[in-house]
Amino acid sequence: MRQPGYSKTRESIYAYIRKFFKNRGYAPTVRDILKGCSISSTAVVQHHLNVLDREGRIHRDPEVFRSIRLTDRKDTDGVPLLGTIAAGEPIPVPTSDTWQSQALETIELPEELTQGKQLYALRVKGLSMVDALIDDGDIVLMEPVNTAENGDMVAVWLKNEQEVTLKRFFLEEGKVCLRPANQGMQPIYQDPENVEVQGKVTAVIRKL
Amino acid sequence: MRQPGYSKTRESIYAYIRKFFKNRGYAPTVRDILKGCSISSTAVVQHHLNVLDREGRIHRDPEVFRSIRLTDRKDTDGVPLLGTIAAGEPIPVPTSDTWQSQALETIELPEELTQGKQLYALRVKGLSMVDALIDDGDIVLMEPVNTAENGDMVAVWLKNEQEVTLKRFFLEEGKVCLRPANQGMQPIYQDPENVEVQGKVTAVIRKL
DNA sequence: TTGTTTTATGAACAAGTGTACCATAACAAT
DNA sequence: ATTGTTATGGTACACTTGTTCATAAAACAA
Repeated sequence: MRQPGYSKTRESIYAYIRKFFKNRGYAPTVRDILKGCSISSTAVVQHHLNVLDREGRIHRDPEVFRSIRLTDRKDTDGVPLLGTIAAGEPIPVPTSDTWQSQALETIELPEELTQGKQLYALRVKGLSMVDALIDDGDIVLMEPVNTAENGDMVAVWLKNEQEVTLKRFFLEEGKVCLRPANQGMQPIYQDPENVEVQGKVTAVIRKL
Repeated sequence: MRQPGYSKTRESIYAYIRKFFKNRGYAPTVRDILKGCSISSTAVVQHHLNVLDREGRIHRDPEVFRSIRLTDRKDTDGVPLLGTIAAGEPIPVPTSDTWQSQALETIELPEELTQGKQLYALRVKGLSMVDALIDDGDIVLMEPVNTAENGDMVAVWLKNEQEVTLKRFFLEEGKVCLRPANQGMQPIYQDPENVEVQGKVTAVIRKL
């Protein structure tokens, strides 16, 4: 009853590696696995590790001790919380390369949310953005861009009104149309001269 | 100009360890650090690693190769996405111990959001919860509880109306008061008999 | 049966690696 | 100046560890 590509010993080795990572935080050695799986020869472990590597379930650097990595292990990025965003105030836009040092705190987020981009986070102050379905205390993830494409949710600074707002951005016949996320509400039409895109909202996080 | 507790060499070692982890996915050895930081003796590295360990910035297992771990490295929990939540349908409440297997997909979230609890996630379908500032497509993180405390944002099943809704829960003089998160909207008063708490919302995530 | 592939065994080598020991230097406090 | 603490250098030991090799058993297909 031998299935192609399946081996009980191999699965126990894989399980042991996962367990070892969870318990100790780093990779086991060939001999750790040998003891942990009651195998009598390092060559057996070696062989199965080669197969697991070929299958893509683990990665290994040749001749490097404890270099096993699990391929499905997702990493997190640290996103700096740079300040608050409120109706009457311009948002803190990161300028230099020294973001991290200005951070009030750092939020660890999975790459699934950051997509590897260099983002920053702002805490929303006040209820001025309920139109965008954003509550007081919410955290918005911002991508630092100066331009926007149609449909993007952006933070814009309205020069004349001297205020910042979160809206969906559309360019229509030379006019900028800012639509609230709440579709029951009316869009605002603005002259492009009055609109300064400060950043693009990539995610909203609300902790309760 | 020597500050207590500060050493340029030590900081360069710490930075190198971070870099090494980012590039290779596992810890450097004493001699990796030696070369990477242009230090001429392993004893120097050893000494600074001891200090970093004592300071709590790294952890090490004695006599184990490549056992350095960064202490600020936060882990993630896999939260199963169990289905959708919509106005007219009861939400899928996990019953048995076999959540994970029923998951459509798994979302990796930092412990900061899950707080180590066994949560599940639902994707919001439709615009029926804009009152709670929740948009179509949002993901809500649910804690499986049958009771609620005043102020909790809960998913409740209204038996007579045959619908589920997300509201803030308050018990007032024998009546259940369900308040929309959007404070401009009117609360709903219900007989406790008609209200079935299905779960507590612990977070909302919106990807754009 | 025969042949092929996978898995297992035992041993050994060479290099990697944490640690200990001793000596020296830099700096602060007394 | 003296003393104590911390940082640095150089070296060597003993153990860990990935790898290889020859051999054999087991599983599977023809």
